[in-house]
Amino acid sequence: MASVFPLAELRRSSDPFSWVDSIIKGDCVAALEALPDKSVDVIFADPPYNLQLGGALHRPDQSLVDACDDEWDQFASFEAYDAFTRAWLLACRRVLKPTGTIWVIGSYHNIFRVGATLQDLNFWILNDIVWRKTNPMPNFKGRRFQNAHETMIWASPDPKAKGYTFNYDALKASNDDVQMRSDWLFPICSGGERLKGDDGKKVHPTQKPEALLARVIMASTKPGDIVLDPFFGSGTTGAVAKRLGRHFVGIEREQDYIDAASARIAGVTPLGKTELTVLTGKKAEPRVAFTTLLESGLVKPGQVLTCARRRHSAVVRADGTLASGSEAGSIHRLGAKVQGVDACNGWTFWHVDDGHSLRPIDEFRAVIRSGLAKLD
Amino acid sequence: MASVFPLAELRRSSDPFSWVDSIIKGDCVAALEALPDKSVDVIFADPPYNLQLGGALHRPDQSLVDACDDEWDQFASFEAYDAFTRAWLLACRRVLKPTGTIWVIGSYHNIFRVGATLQDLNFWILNDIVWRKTNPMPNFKGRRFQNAHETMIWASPDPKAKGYTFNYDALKASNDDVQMRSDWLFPICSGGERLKGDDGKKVHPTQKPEALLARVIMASTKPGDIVLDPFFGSGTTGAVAKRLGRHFVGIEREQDYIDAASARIAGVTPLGKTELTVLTGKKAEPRVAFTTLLESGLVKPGQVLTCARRRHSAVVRADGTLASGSEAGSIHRLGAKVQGVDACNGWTFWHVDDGHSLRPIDEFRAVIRSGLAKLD
DNA sequence: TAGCTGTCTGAATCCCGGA
DNA sequence: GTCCGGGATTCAGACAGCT
Repeated sequence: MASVFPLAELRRSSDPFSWVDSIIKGDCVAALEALPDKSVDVIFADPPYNLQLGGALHRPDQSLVDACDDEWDQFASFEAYDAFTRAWLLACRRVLKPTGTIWVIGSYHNIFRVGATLQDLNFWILNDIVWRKTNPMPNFKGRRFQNAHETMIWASPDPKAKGYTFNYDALKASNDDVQMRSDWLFPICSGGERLKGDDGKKVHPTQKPEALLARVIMASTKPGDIVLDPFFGSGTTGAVAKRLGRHFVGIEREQDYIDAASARIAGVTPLGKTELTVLTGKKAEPRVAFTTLLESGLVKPGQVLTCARRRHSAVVRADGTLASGSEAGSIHRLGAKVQGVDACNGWTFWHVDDGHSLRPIDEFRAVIRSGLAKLD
Repeated sequence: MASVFPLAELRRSSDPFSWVDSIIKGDCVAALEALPDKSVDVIFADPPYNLQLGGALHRPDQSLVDACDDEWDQFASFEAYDAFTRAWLLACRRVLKPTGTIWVIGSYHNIFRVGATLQDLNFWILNDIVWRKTNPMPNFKGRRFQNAHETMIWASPDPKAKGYTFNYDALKASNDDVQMRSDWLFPICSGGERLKGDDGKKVHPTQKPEALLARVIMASTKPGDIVLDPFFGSGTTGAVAKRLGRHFVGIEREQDYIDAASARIAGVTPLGKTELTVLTGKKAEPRVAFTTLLESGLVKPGQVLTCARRRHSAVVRADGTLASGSEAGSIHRLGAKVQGVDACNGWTFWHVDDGHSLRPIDEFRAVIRSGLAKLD
């Protein structure tokens, strides 16, 4: 069983990371406040969207539209929901690493309020993702369109945050080599995946499909990262995180959900290291300086490089720069200059003529890298 | 030409419906305030999105993306945007019939604020509709998911409003006899439909496709209804309304847009009664990604795939890529690599051994398409 | 003519490490 | 924190021009 931490016990713990891979029993905001600053990599939140919240309802502090003054209860509910949303999002922001990101899922009942609150709190929306359901519940009365999707918001904790994890290359490779879009298609959680009690009834009313969480986690975390779910419910986030070699921490108030989630996670076997390796692109490969090509003799001073169409040419100089007419500079700068553009990847722009064909100097870089690879 | 009303002239008019089938030139809120109470059946609004773009964005080929950086899309703050949204929505509420409905389109930049404001003003959300674009602009830097959709909110002016128009049966009949879902697939507006000036440049930066408006109007209006568009722009709403036998009224500030819209609408011939019944059906077979096979459980991480002759093999990784020795990549790339060729169709190259025979993974794709997966 | 190739473009909040 | 510079990064569709 995944370990369960009563909140009071967690507060007494001397180990600042005792909560990793466990379920904290308690109120969402109180539990978040017991965790260290900047300690989790990704948050996945599936907050309640029932507007009839348990707590006291507050009168709106600003007077609202005159046309709607008879709808007092309705407005009071929105106010209370907004206050709740603000509170848990603020608590999430503190425990999230600056390089982390947060996902929130909801429907049209609540997602607009969540999105606006995220923006008000200076989170920076990266995408809104549409989960298209293959098998949504029909609209029985024929008075609306079939509500066939839910919406997730993916955001970083600051507009300037740049270092968040996004496994772009792996997602693209797994998607027929085209980049992953913002609309995802998955079945709802049913069948064997759906947790059921001894009475045969579903344990949790809104259990999310593991496939959805798997894509979220594969997209925005690395193996070993910590994924927090402040509304843990039946523990889908924890089960998928464990299976995918990530750490998790869940917060949940209801003992029944905790019991079900704990048993569920205990039954999950993590995948092995090979299966969990994430495909990375060129950005992750080691830098190779152009001078290394000269030092290794793959390219020689005085040699002429051209672009793929032989429209532009340049001479290699001994210091690792190129010269063309009166211009000179790095392979990138000179490539940009001769084309009259701002930027250029010199590795793919410049070619050598081997007698038969033009070959990009990027191939030499690959040779260097494979040599480096053999060294370790 | 569709008639154009300077706002001052409209105010002097003795005919309370002189503005029907015309474009009112002026500020959105001021113009709305010059219209009678409860006089329009449906409102379609495409307000500024408040994009908050940073610097220039270049495509990988160094060409510059023509960003929407118009003055009308700039707001000083979220508070300013909210105040603007509140003002025009309140003005819309007054002119809308109690049996009418309002549509608002937006992206993640603004739609959450619009949705929350609609709820604050006691509008009642009926659906959020996702417009999935067949041909969205890519994410050029590989730092996010491709932003491939926009969101529309469909709402009635009061939670208790019941008499709004929803042509459920017509939509269902036009949709292969299944009820219309909340996710719609349409191409962006381009080609001959896109209005261009004498200079060949697009007249309006954000012209919407007529097919989108056609579905909106066919779903939520009856022939002869009045459709109001408070941000008329290039007049798509007016053109489609006229073609579909509905009345329109547009509000627009910029003379250039008014001129283009007016000429455009003048060229539209309304359809006859019989033609007004039919519209669009489904789109082509969806692409199935390899990651879908993993997500559905048809293929599992760690599973071994081989080519038809078992000469090559590879291991499935959790991120939806394959690995073979030190090589890894998409099913297509790795298939090409192990064979030492440029390209390979991974779907037909890679096979699984089911104990009796080797079966191409393409068969699983067919299973996904038929909807048989995930039924357990 | 049909097909092929190259070019252009679309509501976009679009890099990152080291000095 | 800023500045600098290496060098990584795109999908679908319309259209023009050519064979």
